[in-house]
Amino acid sequence: MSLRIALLGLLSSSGPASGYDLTKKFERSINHVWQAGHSQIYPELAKMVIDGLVTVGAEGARGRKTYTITREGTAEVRRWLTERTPTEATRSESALEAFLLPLLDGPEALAALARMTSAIEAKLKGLEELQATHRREAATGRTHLGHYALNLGIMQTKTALTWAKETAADLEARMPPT
Amino acid sequence: MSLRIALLGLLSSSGPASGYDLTKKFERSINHVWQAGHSQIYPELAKMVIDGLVTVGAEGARGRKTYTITREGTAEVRRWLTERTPTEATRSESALEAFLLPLLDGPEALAALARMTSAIEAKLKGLEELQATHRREAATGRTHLGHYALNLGIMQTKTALTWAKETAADLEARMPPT
DNA sequence: AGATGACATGTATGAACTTACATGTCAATT
DNA sequence: AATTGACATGTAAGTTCATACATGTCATCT
Repeated sequence: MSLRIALLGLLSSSGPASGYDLTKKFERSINHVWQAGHSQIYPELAKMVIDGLVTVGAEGARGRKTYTITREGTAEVRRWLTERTPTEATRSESALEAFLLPLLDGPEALAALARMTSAIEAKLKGLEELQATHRREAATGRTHLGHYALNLGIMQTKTALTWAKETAADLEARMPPT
Repeated sequence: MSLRIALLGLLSSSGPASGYDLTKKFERSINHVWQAGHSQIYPELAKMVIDGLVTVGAEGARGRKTYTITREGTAEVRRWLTERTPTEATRSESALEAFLLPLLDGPEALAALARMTSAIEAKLKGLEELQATHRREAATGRTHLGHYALNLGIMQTKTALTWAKETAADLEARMPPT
């Protein structure tokens, strides 16, 4: 369901596109929030045609197929956004790692935290680059989906960094003095 | 893989338990970070027996089966925690909603944000109650997994709340004055 | 004695997801 | 002329996950 909504959102905001285009757009925009590869996207588009949410144009060069959102499709995203009861369920491998951290003893836990910190920093860097791109494109007049989600992502990632720092300090405080 | 690690973590920190016990423990502890119901847990335990990560004792009353972690199993969680390259991939429906928010016009977006805010507040309340329980149990001497993950969860949830507030303010500022 | 509800374990079905396999076009470089 | 790499679409196999179905035990309350 979510994949379908994400695709409709992209088609709605940036107009007709091929499965290939959408796969790329996914990577460059929604990716930090939802992941999907072409092997998931192509079949989903086919189903969406059957369900009348998008239409597919004639094959272009290299077998390219262009999908256009229908009125039905537009209604579907709007319905999802306005009528769905939001759920706050999260599933995060790094949070699981945080959960299990007490299984390790002090030095090991610190090492694990250090590795987590690197990963978080890498993510933050990626998000900030994405944001820079967004701003550049916003200056040229194009509207953008994902502006708010980027803010959220950056805020969340910074929070994770703060947590890692505080947790490391806590672990050090509990370790026997050398 | 993650489910398996989570189960091993629980077995490692609180000793032998049945599938039923583990299902309950999941609900009350790991749940805010990783979700699994009994229909996923029972088959996974069976596979873990085959793989030598846990052993199963004789059936007790009401067909109860008690699982105990093996040396292999302990090694497996530790390996996961210390050797895995942490990935920061997240998949969140509410972040997707944030992503698509610009598809709605001002008033609708504000309404959607209000609904999101309620959901976030509910989650925060749940986490804080969990934390209170944890503290009570910590006072009675039992050690706990998940202390750090709870901190992280609470911090993340508060950040989400801040984001919602800021985003609402931003939307209001962009709306034509009434 | 019967009902209720917590205890306890499973299976089945279908959707969603990941990873790998498979095929072919077109443009630019070597 | 051959190779490389981006463009472009698909399928297959296996795993994970959610929801529902299915069964039976034991203690307590009425």
